[in-house]
Amino acid sequence: MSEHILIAIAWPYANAEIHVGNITGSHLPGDIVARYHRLKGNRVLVVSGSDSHGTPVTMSADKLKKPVEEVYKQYHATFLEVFQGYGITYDLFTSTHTENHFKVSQSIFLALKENGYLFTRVEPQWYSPGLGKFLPDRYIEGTCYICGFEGARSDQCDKCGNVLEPAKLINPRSKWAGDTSTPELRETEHFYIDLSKLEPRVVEFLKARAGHMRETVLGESLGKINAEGLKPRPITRDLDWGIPVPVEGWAGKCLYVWFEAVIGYLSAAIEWARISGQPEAWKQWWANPQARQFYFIGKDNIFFHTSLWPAELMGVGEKFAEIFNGEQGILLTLPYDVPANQFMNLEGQKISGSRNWAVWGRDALTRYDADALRYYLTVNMPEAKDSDWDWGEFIARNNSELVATWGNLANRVLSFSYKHWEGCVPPVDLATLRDSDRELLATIENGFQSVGALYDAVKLRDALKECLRLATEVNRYLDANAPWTAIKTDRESAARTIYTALRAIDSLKLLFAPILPFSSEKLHGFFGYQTPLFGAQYTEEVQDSLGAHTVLRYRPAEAETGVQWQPSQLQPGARLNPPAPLFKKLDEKLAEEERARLGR
RNA sequence: GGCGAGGUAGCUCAGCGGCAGAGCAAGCGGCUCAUAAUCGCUCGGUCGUGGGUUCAAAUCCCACCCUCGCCA
Repeated sequence: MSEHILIAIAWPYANAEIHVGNITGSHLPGDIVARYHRLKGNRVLVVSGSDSHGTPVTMSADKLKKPVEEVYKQYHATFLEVFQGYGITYDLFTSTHTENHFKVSQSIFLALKENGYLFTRVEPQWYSPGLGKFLPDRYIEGTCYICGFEGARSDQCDKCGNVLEPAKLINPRSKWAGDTSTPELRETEHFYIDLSKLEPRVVEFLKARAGHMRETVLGESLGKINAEGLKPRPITRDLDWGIPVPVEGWAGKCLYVWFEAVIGYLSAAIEWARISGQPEAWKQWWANPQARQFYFIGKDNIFFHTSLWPAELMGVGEKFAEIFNGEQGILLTLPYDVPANQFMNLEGQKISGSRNWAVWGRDALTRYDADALRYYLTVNMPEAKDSDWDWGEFIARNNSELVATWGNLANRVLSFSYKHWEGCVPPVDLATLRDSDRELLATIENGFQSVGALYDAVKLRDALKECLRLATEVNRYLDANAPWTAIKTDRESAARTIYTALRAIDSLKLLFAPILPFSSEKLHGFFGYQTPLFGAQYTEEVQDSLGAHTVLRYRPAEAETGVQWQPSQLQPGARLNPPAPLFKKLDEKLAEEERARLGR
């Protein structure tokens, strides 16, 4: 029975390039789980896109003195390059600035409104006379009227911790680039979503998933709701770049980016279905209670995905589809798991793009292979707590684990077989395999259950460690059977050993494949298979009333329609292709070179 | 400040009531098919600090310190 699996990955703000922290935080784990499920023969849909709205993007554009549209497209293009280079196989990586996303978001808004979950409220907001527009609170700074701290936020002082009344803030200043005017408070009206009405259902939703969600995720959501409750939250802002509020008389106001960006998971699925020529297909992941949805995000985003997004989905009920395309009886599927990661630091310090304290995705690819990077980013993935990218460790682990344990295993056995059996798998009679041969194969083949369960539970570090442990088992088996000695006196014995090891490696290739797709594909080729394990990525231009946008897509391999996640049935005597090392050993001196690039 | 997560071997981390574990690094030995790769053995820890509960605490409770995130 094949399952429907939605892999939803955080939408990066299109105002900076993607660095290794972003990759290990969400894109890579999402891709690994996606590839695992594709190998299992499940129906997988991987979606995300550039968050082209939002204040950070507008701010960058102001700084660069360029139109927002140009800035978001420029970074969007770099994202597509990174994802192709690292093999992050999005079925659709689009953008929030599309006609479709506008329509879906506005439909969600209207559905919540009709269902009675929205209300309006007039409130004072900071306004910049110089810029002629309202500013988000985070761009206002002033002196705390309680403790005198000069870097206080408008609503709270980070020094003394007191909640502040914005009107009393001393000497308010705008942090917006180039704005020297003094901000003032002005009244403005906004829509709020009344989350308190949805709180019982959100709590119930989280409790139902407590068995498989991470502690960090549950603590951050269920724990907080229990302690503080869900409060109403504004969902519109005074902005000129974004999705217009679809209500008469609300010109000049847009949907708040946190409310709108998460809707992308739904709108991207709808866009994917449409441009794939099967416009109803999105419902297999979105109107199907059996579908499992995984959301790959960073810890800063947990609340939005475990509480707000489910609340939006519950709140719209069947009304969304009625408004969106007039369909009745469509209930949207709720998230299954939100395997949020912690953060990755760099050489002991926080990653900071502006200080160039970062390992940039595109740049790293010019010097290292994607699988070497994927290996280190998985073995060091911040699943339970923050982790640290250390260049010395990257090289050490590449050399002593990836190259030595796994790459060398494949190379030593393939080379030995190729050399002694004229480029073929030894032609053994399977009935003559010894107990020790069968035991090894049973150990490795058990990995399809044990490693598979770890991928399914999104315990990717553990999955990789288990793969490596199994590779070590094959190395030990070789050591015990020493085919290089046997070949001189007992060719049949050496043939059985090499056949067994080859077959084990052929299985291991699949166990490693979700994490190391490029080298597994290469190894697959060395074994002489004709059809690839995975499909291909490509880009495409999509036109709509907002203009053109380039999307990244994935064309699955033919083999992905079947179940590839099963033990090797390697044929004795099968023809091999000439083997070559799978990975490169790295010079230890590179660590210093790389460190010298940081912070410049 | 409130809330959440983390603080365990030189490094990276697992364990979360029952004799402190793994990988890497370091030291010793075996092997020579393989990218000087591999296999075995050894060394290595006041489990952040201070109290408490228990026959038994890294694990449960309380307080404190440090790091990170959120403040919806």
